[in-house]
Amino acid sequence: MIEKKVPKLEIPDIEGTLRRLVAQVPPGRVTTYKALAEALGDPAAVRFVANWLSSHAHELPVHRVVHASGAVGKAEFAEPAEFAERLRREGVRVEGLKVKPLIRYFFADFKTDRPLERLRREQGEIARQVRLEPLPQDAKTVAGVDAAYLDSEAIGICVVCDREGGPLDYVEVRQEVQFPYIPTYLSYRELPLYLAAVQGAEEKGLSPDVILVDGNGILHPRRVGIATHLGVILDRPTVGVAKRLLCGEVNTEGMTIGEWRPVVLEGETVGAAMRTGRNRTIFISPGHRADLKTSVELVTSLLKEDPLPEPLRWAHALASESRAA
DNA sequence: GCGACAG
DNA sequence: ATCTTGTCGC
Repeated sequence: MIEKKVPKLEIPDIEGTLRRLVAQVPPGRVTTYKALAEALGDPAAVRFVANWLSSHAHELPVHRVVHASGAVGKAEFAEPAEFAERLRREGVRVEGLKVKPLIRYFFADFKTDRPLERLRREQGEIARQVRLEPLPQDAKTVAGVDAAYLDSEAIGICVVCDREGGPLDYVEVRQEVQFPYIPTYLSYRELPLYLAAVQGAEEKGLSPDVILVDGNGILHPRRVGIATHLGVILDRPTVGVAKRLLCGEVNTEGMTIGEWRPVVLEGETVGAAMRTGRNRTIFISPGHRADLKTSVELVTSLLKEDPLPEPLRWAHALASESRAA
């Protein structure tokens, strides 16, 4: 029997892992937000760690997590003074709301499989498969995909538009959120939604020739933003359009509306910053089976009044509308 | 003073 | 992304 090749995406349980990591810190010892992020596999996750712990102080010994400076932390319903008191009761010396000396109580000997490390390796494999080439010039349809969130539920939208940006039809999917937002790992949060939504469009007989993604393509530290990841998995032309700069350098001083300038990362041009409104700049980058020149041309051709190209404007509007309903 | 990291 | 008062600009 022939099996249909289905895109594999194994999403690790980051919150569960973090919960188990915090539980490993013994009474009388402390760790840091950064050490926990490293135990997850990437210090870049430190903001997620701090935010998540802040809202889970009631069920975990979050008082044992302090700043790298030794300063005690805080949480949604706990002031630093309360955490300091809890630490003292466990025998930790705290002075002026700082653990002193931190090194005497510091714990980082975590048992962990560093899930983000595995994801980085996976991203490397995807990045190796990227093909940068001109977009098909005979594209008839261009889709836009975007997401919105409602508590623990995520909404994914795929709108298929004609070459002028007029919407033809769209598909909406809903899923439980499986992965938090961590910079450079956006794919693991939103790709499941987009895969389902695009597949839904496919099943309705709407097969987009190019997909615009709210996020980056190769404009990414490892050249594998969500547009690239989606494109490689589906082997379909994709272009990333972000509203803020993730990484790289570009001088946007004095740009006129419609003008674009290269975004350079480690000496390589990975995208374009384009001014699309009085005070709006978007960041365009090839996802897969696209190059910068034709990506900029395509986005330009789909720009109307909005700072975003029409398929993405529609996708965003539909996701917001569904969320509000 | 650095870094300032998509959604 | 979401929450969210007053504030800034057209």
